[in-house]
Amino acid sequence: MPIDFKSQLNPAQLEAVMVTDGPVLVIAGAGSGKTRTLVHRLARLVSLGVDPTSILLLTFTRKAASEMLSRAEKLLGMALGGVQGGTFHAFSFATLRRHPQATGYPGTLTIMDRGDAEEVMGHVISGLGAGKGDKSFPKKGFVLELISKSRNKELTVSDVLSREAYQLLPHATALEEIADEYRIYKENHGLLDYDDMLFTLERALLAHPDLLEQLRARHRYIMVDEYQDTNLVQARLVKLLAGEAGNVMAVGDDAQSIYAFRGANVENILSFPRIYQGTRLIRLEQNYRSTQPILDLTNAILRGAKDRFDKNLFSEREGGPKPELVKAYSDQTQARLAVEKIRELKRRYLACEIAVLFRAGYQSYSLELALNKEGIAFQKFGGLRFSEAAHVKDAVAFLRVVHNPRDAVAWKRVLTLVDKVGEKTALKIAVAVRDNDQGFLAAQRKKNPGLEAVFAFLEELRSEPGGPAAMLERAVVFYTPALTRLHPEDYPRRLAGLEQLSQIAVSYAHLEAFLADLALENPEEERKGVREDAVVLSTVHSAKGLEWAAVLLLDLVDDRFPSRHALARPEDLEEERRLLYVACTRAKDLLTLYVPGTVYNRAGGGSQPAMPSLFVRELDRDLYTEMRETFSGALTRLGEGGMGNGSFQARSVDMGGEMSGSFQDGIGTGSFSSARREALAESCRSGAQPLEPAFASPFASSPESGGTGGNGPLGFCQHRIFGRGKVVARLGDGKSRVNFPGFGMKVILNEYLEMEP
DNA sequence: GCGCCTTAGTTTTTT
DNA sequence: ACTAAGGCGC
Repeated sequence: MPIDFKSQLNPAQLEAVMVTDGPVLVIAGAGSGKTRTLVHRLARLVSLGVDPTSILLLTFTRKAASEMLSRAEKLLGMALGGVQGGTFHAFSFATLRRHPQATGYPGTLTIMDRGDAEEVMGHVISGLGAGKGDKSFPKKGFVLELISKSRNKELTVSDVLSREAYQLLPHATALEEIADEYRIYKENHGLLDYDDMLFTLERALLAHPDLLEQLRARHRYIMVDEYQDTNLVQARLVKLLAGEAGNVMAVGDDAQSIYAFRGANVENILSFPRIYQGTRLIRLEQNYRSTQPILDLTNAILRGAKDRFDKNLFSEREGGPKPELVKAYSDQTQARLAVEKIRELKRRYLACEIAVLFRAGYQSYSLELALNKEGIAFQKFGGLRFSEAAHVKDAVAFLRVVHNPRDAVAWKRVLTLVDKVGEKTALKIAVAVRDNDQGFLAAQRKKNPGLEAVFAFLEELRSEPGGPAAMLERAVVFYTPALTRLHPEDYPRRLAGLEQLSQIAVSYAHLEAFLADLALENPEEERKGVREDAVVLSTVHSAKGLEWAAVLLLDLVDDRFPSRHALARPEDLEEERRLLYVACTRAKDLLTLYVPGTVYNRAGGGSQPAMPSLFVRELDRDLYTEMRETFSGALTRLGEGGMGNGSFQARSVDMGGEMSGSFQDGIGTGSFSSARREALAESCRSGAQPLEPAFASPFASSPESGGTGGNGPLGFCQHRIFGRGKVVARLGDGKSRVNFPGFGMKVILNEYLEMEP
């Protein structure tokens, strides 16, 4: 039965679906049915008889691609297995893998994630002796970002520096040299970073016209989602692939550009009609997602933008409450208030219809603890990746050296697990492997039984590899003793994580694909999908393109949202504004913004007063309902014309002693033991002092300070709560610094310590 | 020279 | 928690 597109789409959406030939640019406002349009167009192409394998769907995440495919399949009632879909990076690598001769690289290739690239960069910098002893010299992470930005924006390193960090211009020459060395190192070791994938594909297409023709013939219809977040090389790749036919549809929203920091170029979307002659421009402006009060707020956020966005979303969803602005005493009580809100919302909505969003991954830590304590399930997106954990990288490194023996980063991980082998030895061995220096290798194996064991294991793994899952399981078995030694406190948890990874690996037939996906996607995220019973926690970046009935947005204070790093440059601040716009437009029915009066900083000495976000300060009071936490922890609603924004005073009432302690300890899961809970409660009653920077916990210092301190022996001690620990320093003030296995460094009053004889 | 431990100083977003 | 740098011992 033919699909009745006309009844399911509005006129603009319908136009986008019906025009299947030639270039089309769809400017799609937030919530304007962009995905719906793409899905229907996909279905229509196939219903017209287009071979699914000739459709290429480039999206921001693979999750987005697979969601579109499954929705289109539902619509069509048939499978769309052949449609190519995924990120530019994944598509690029998959294409390169199919045409290894075109890459220009000899041998196998390994994709580096951020951590791997930092490793290489550290090696390159120290190898050149760059900035040695110079505190003003940028750190490897910064250098990596700088070089990546220069490649993505296609500017010289010096140009990037003069725009974004002119104080580093004196180092420009050294940094250019580092960039060269970094490139050479990667080439010599068969390593590709994220940027290389795109540029290598472009080079391959330009150098091999036959390959280009083949790909053009294959990908007759191209659709690109989130086009505003593409960079220059991505736009050129699309142009190359689209060819003369130009059957390309780009979908995007200039107001939602949030990836300029990694080189995305909003100009791409604006210049699309110029680059593709005869572009049909279609605007989707009606919002089907949010209620009008929510849109009033998001429109206001955009109105403050420096760049003009010719956009004013309107909705037919007239009703609904205004967004709420909740002023909490601290970020700790914010977490408690958010949990209460979630509990209330869960009575009306499925948990998966509720999302808590934040600017940076770490901003949800205290909320995660609170949710754990309440037994509320959640799924977190964004922030640290599972595959970036040290134990995962260690275990996977065994597979990597088997796949690509030139992968020096993986060799270093594998070999430094062996006692007495450090970076230098590991790299020497990696070089010997690459140059097939059997003599050196034999001598090393003879000298160190640990090395002998590793090599024997790797030979075994190489000779009878089996699938990725089988290989990983064997690697985990081999790695377990080292894991136990390295992480005596929590190796069971890490082992369980590796077991999970083996489960993920089962679905891969080829090692190379498994390793690539590990670097390109978050396999855990892909696998878990959406759980109905779990509230969603996500960074705003990872929330892009998604929607929820209720959205809670945390930490709307200067330095956090907008991020501290963005305050220096107007362009960065504008991106933060668009980020806030993206965050708020995720909400369908309810939107709650949290403004804590104080925020806790690990580095900056405990809790400090915070200023409501400048984006909040500039909002008209009529756009939201303001609620304020009272001393009892309840919320009161401020009457209209009551105290306005300016009167909000940051309060330093520390109601979060308990949370501070648990946050500090960094124990992510499980509940507190009753002994610990008692101690925490006690410390709250006794009015524990705010914490010492970096180390303190609520019960580390107490009001009465006994002892004169500064002396006393080092050695092992017992503590009522933390158990056995090692005294590493006597600090004076009657305090000592003690390292407790599993709890980390603490500053503790001597009177709470019992020294072991 | 090299491995390994200690100590001091920091956390943005993602492929 | 995680990195970089400095110190110690082989």
